[in-house]
Amino acid sequence: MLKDFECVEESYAKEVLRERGLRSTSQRLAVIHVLHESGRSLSVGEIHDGVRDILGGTGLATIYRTLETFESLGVVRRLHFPDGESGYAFSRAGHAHHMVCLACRGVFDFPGCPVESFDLAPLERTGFRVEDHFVQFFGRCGGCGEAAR
Amino acid sequence: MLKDFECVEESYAKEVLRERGLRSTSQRLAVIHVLHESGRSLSVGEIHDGVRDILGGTGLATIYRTLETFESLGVVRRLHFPDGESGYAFSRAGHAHHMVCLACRGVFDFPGCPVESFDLAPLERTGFRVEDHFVQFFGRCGGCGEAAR
DNA sequence: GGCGAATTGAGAGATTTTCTCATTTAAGGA
DNA sequence: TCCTTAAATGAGAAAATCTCTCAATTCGCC
Repeated sequence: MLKDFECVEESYAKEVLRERGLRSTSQRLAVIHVLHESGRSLSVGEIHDGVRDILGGTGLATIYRTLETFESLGVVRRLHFPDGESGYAFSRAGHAHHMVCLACRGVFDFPGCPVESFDLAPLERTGFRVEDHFVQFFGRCGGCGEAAR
Repeated sequence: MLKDFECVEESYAKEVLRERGLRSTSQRLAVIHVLHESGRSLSVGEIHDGVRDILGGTGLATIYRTLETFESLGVVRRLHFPDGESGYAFSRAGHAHHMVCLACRGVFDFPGCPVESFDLAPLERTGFRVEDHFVQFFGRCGGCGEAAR
């Protein structure tokens, strides 16, 4: 069983859940634990395996439900890769973008938002009203860049 | 059977295929035709249906293969929606971003790139080397914005 | 500690994607 | 125009992914 407040991310998740009247189950905290500990973008299968390592027999449906819940809360984000794969990553900030390493799938928070300083006026003059945006950077993290040399 | 050069997008696709030594099959052109004609982001199933309307019994595997091919050529782009769905859209420009209407899934080309004017230096100072980025805007197109009133 | 409602587990079921290989077809050369 | 050859397709089986259901469990509150 998972220790309470094993990391600050788990207490953060607990807080967000409580605010919305949702329960802090061991399964939900384990998902956060696995995601944050890895520091990478993980597939549903990887998350499932990680949670099972901690809790034992956890249903796959629970993983899907949990990821959906956390994504709607902004605690977890779904990322998409150029090769068509997708994965989930822990994301503390409400509005945040991410850099993803194509080699190790490491996820790094992104300071600032390129769209903030971008002039949307010409766009909206076409009648389109922008409500949201999705930005993601791909590349090589420090470690993987080194290794490639 | 599809008429040759029924639209400029098809002749563009033919050109790109030829450059890479790939064949211009009726199935491939039909996929472009369906995508461009709709002006929307279409699911694999919708594309399959559209192609079957034109050509008759077309295999689903062909649709998957064709989309993969065109995506690697930059002629078709895969888009992701907040609800987890994804779809494909025709995309002429090599480097282009898109606005997607959340109501009708219409896809509109996006003039300019927010990342171009964004200072990546602070990022790269962390050791991360940015190689690519993905940007997508969500909102309401003119028509759907009107309809909502 | 007990209660009620939210959450989970397990597996069946639905959907989506991939794979295989015999058949068809595009494209270049004679 | 016909031939040749390799690329591409069709069909359906197989694999992978995701969703659903409902009885059993567990959290949060009193």
